[in-house]
Amino acid sequence: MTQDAFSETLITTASDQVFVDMRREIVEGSIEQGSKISEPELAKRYGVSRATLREALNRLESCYLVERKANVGCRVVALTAERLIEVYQVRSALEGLACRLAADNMAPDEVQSLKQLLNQHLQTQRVKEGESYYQEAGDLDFHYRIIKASKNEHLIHLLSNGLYQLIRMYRVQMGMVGPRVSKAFDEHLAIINAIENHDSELAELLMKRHISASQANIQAKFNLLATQKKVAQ
Amino acid sequence: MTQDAFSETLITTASDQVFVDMRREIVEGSIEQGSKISEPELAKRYGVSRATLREALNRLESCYLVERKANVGCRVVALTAERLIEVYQVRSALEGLACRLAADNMAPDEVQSLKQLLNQHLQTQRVKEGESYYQEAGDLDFHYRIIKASKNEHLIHLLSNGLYQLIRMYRVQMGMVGPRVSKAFDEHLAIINAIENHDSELAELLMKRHISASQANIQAKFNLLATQKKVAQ
DNA sequence: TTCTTTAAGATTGTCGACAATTTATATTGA
DNA sequence: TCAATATAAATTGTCGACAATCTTAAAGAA
Repeated sequence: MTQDAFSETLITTASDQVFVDMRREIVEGSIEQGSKISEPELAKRYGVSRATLREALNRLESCYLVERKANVGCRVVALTAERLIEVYQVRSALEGLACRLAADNMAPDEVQSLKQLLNQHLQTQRVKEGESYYQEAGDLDFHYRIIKASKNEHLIHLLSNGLYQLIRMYRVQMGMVGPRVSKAFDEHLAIINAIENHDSELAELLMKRHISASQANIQAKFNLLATQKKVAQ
Repeated sequence: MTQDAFSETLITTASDQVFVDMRREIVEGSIEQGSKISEPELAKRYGVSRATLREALNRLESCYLVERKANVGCRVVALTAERLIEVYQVRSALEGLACRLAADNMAPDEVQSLKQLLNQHLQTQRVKEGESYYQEAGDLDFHYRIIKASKNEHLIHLLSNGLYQLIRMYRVQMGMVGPRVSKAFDEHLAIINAIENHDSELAELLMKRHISASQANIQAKFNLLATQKKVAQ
C-alpha cells in the first residue's frame, strides 16, 4: 500500500494504481484531451482486466477528467474556453469560502508554518527561475494548505479530489509559466496577512481576486494559443 | 430508456436503474443511514450481478450517499450535525454563485415563468397545507430553476448531481415541515425580484441568507431529535 | 450520385467464478 | 479471565466470457 503525492490518495488496489496513473497521464497530456478511450486497449496497456479499468474510469469521471455515455464509452475531457470560465467561477466561490473559514479557524502556529512555506517558495523560486514545475508545486502547496485549514471535510474533498486535477490540467497543458509568478507571490502574502488577522471577509475577497487573476492569465494563454493555431493554418 | 424525475437522469442500463432505486431508498431512509451495504445481498435483492451493483455503488459514492473503503466495503452516509454544517456552507457558496449568475443571465420570459411557478406553489400550498411532499417538491423546483438559469454546466452538475440528494436526505429524514414554509415563500419572492432587476449582488446575498435560514431550521430539528433521544433513554 | 437498409465488426454492459483480503470464531497459553 | 494466535467464514477485488448495443461498411433503391 503506497501513497500518491498530489492528492494523498491511498493506493491499495490495482484499480487505485490505474486510476492514479491514468489521472497523471490525462492531466499531463500523455493521453490526449478529447480522445476516445478504448477499454480493451487500455486494459491491455495497464495489464489489468476490463473490470479493473472500468473501476478506474468511474473514478476519473467523478473528478471530471473523463465523460461517459451509456453504450458508447469514455472520452477524455476537452479543455474549452467556456469550461475554463465555468470551472474558475466555481473554484473562486469554493476557495473563497475555504479562505474565509481558514481565517476563522487557523491556529497561530499553522499560520507561522504557512508563512515559512511561502518563504521557502520565494527562495527556491529565485534559484529555479523559469522552471515551471517548482512554481506549480509551490502554488499548489499554498492553496492546498488553506483548503485544508478550512477544516470542512466536504469542501476539502470537493476541491482536492474534484476540481484540482482539472485545474491542474488546464495549467499544465497551457504551459503556465511567466511574469505572473512574482505577482502571485505578493497576493499569497496579502492573503496570509488577512488570515493572520482573522479578517475573514478580506481573506475571502483577496482569494477570490487572486483566483480571478489566475483565470485571466490562463485565458490569455488560451487566446494566444488559439491565434497561433489560426496563423498556422 | 426512461427518465428519472428528480435529477433528469437518463435510465438506460441496468446499473442506472439500480442507482436510481438505491438513491431513492437511501434518501428516504428505507436503507438506513450508517448501515453497511452487503454487495451479495443487495445484488440478489435487485436481481443483478455484483458487477452491476458495484457500478451503482460507485455512482452513489460520487454523490456522497455512500462511503467506500478498499477491501472493507460500502456504508451509507451518516447524517451528523457536523456534516450538515459542512454541506450547507458549501451549498450556500455554490447556490449563491448560481443565483448571482442567474441574475446576470436570466431572460425576461424565464423570470416570468419562474414567477408563475411560484404562484402555483402558493396556490397548492394553501390547499395542501401540511403535506410536506408538495412543499418539498415546490422548493426543489424553485432552487433547481435558478441553478439551471446560471447556465454554468459545471455548477449545475455539482449541485444537482452532487449535493442535492444529500440535502434532500437531511430534509426528508428530519421530516421538514412547519412554520418556515410561508417565510420561505416570501424569501423566494424577494430573490426573484432581485433577479428580475438584474441586481446580482443582492440576489446572491438573499440566496445565501435564505439558505442559512433553511440550515438553522434543519439544525433546530436536529437538536430537538437529539434531545428526544436522550429523554427516551 | 445520394440516401436507406442491411449486415458485419467492434465496443460496452453484464454475468458467474476465482483470488486476495478482511472479519469473525476458536484455540492456546499465561 | 484475558490476551494473543491460528483457523474458518465471509466479503471484496479481479478476471475472462457472453449478451446487448452501437458503429462502420457494404449493398441496394430512388
